[in-house]
Amino acid sequence: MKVLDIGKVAAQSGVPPSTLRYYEEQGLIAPIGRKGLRRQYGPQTLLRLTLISMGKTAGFSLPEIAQMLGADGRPDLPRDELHARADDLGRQIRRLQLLQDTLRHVADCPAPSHLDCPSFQKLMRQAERTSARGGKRASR
Amino acid sequence: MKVLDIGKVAAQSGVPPSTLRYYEEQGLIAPIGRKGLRRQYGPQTLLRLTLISMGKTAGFSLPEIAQMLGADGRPDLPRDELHARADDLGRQIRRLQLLQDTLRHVADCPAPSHLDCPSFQKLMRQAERTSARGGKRASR
DNA sequence: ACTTGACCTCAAGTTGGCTTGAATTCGCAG
DNA sequence: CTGCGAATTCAAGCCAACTTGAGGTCAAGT
Repeated sequence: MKVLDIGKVAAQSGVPPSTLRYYEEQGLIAPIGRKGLRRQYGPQTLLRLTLISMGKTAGFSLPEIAQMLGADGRPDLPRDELHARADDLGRQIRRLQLLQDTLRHVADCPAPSHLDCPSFQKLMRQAERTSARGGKRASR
Repeated sequence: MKVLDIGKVAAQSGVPPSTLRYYEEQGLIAPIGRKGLRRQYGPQTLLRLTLISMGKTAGFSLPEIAQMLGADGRPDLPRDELHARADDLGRQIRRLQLLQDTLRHVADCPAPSHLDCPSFQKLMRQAERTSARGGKRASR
């Protein structure tokens, strides 16, 4: 069985040992065991760290990520909840694309004020109807 | 000239007055003037707040957003820097799409362990080569 | 002319996500 | 078996992004 000590995991994932210990405290990862006091990790941990990193990019909190991943490796959330989060993600992606377009626009558009530029205005009209992700989803 | 007081801006943008004052302190927004002590905002402020919100969604810090928006309303960054940020955004969007696919996959896939599922594995292989956004861009 | 309620300032507090430091403890190469 | 470097725990510290609270000001409606 292939095992990694914390230093190896840190090296391969780019996540410092202090953070790995912190993640453990928060229930995001767990070593497969210990040798003496030293944590021994399985290779799945690297995968989990990739997922955690993606979750952070998406702006999820560590507790949210924890339940999406589940203690075991399987999510701790009902299917429809997962789909709801995927839908949120879709909205967020659209916002980012809009921002990307806007950034490129202002980089290139020669108009003296963007407020006058029709294509800028169009971007902003679209943006106005993408509300930010409001943290709270329907409770039930 | 159409002016809004802080309460109006808060109501229309969803951003609380305390945060608007904080943003002002950070140089992100500015009132067009004051009536007595009270801040008076122009309608462009709402637009700026939309952009700030999008920037936050993208994970930019407030200082970063401040320079992208500029004091005046025009960015405080050279064109290539803006394009570089847009490129980063593109990478981030790909990560989010991958996460979205993964979320939907785990919601739907009946495989006992995703580690065995070929399509899950494929997602993870892709994920592994999208490194997280590392804050630091090439300095020059 | 009052009262009311929305605004003001400034300092201090809060939360999330880590990092740092001091004081040990261990596994393993020599 | 000794010594070194990598790990360990635990408490405290740090930064960003806000929020809260106390105490004060002011414009406007009745």
